[in-house]
Amino acid sequence: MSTHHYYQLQGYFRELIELKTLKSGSKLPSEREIGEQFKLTRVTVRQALQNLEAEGLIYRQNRKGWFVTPPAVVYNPSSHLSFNLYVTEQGFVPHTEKLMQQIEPANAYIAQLMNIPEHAPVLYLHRRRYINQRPVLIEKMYINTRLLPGIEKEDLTQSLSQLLKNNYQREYRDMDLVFKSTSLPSSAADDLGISAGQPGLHIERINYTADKQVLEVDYEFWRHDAVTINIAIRD
Amino acid sequence: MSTHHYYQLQGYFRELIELKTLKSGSKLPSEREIGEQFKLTRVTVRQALQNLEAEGLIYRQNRKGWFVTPPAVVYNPSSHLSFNLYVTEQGFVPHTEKLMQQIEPANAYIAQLMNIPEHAPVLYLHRRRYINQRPVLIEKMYINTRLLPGIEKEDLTQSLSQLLKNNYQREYRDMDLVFKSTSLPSSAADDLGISAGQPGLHIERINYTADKQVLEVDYEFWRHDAVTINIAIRD
DNA sequence: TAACCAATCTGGTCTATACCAGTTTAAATC
DNA sequence: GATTTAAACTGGTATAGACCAGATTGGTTA
Repeated sequence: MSTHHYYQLQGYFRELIELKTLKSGSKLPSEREIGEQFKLTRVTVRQALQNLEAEGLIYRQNRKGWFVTPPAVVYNPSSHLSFNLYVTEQGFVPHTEKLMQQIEPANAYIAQLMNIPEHAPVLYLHRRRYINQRPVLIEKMYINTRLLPGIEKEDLTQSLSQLLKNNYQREYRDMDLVFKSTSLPSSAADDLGISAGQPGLHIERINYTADKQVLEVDYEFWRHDAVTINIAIRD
Repeated sequence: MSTHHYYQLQGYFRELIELKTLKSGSKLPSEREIGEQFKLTRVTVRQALQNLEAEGLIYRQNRKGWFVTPPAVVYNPSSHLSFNLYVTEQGFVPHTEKLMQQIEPANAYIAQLMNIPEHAPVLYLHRRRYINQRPVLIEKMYINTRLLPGIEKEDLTQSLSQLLKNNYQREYRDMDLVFKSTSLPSSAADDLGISAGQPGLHIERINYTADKQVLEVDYEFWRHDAVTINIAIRD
């Protein structure tokens, strides 16, 4: 319990982080250095670090080191604010990168949702989004090109909600959301530079137009420590 | 990557679970047995098991063994269904245990929310909830006794929404929700029989009456593999 | 039959060590 | 000064072994 070595080490770093002796984003000493300082093996040090990672206090970059987790951004789906907007409003710097884009035939699930024939073309978009230089979110989405003709020719690193508003006079309205706390699939983990198996937050979102048509189906994989979900339910 | 021993072992068990050769709730061989069978050390075996745990496929019971995770229950806060109801509807067996109950003075945050003087009495209730015998959820809540006089004398293992409806002609309506994927605090982990540091889902909920008064402030800690959140946003 | 107890089994924690694969750094070279 | 290259450093993976504490089991005793 409280006397275990890894537990004490967790407490040590937790305090340093809470007192801001270790500041947000700063690097921890290497696992070997910590082990030397506390006369512990790397196995024990890593157990403590992994627990702090699960707590969301620190995170790692592959073969670079361990870092203090920056504050999480608050994501409020019902506000209908774009990623860029709510991240900026909370004092962070957003950035979006397009990893892949292609027109592809809709699978059965997507086709049914969008009320289009199976194999009808939809736009697949794969993006990585950053907060303060840190990759926090992988997005894979299917966009209903029937409702948004020519959208594949636009700059798809920008905010989609802006694009919809400006070019198509459409806005996000109703949405269905599914949240699941689980480890990141290896493809998403790779894209985020995380070792596979790290905990993450999976969000599946279906966006509807004002007239109840499916505009977009979105699969998001967040670093678990990067986001807090905030929802108000009003009947 | 894919050639790593732990990774292959994960694949092995993932397949057994998906094919239902290993059935929901059943026990895996002991870490030592697995190690012997695959000529791996316990460290490696444990890494694979811990990854599968993060994935939500298996879970452990302290010093008892590893078990296949049962299907997650879907929790839809906007449906206003009670725990007992939605768990039952999905074919599981719910059970609630009261761990602690006491009248205590409201702290500043609670008092402000409930619009009562600081230190005014509120009912603190601490419960553990089970799905099919498995503890999945720790609830700590503060109940506004001004709106619900005498509630502390009722049977508080039952559904609160039922109690409110039957005895007070009140119903849950609006609510504010905050979700965060993080490791369970040690108190909650102990209550769930989980080793501290395991990932979990933390939900903070504020329940309002129809006339916008705060009925209850609720802190929930879920096993991360036991629940999926489902929300429909309709403006 | 019921209660107890000891052996055994389980995961939990920990030491010591090794090699690998990317990253960073600093020296050597152009 | 800019570029290349090699050494040093980082976390990632893995072996081998040890002891602990709670859970289970089966036999012994009352």
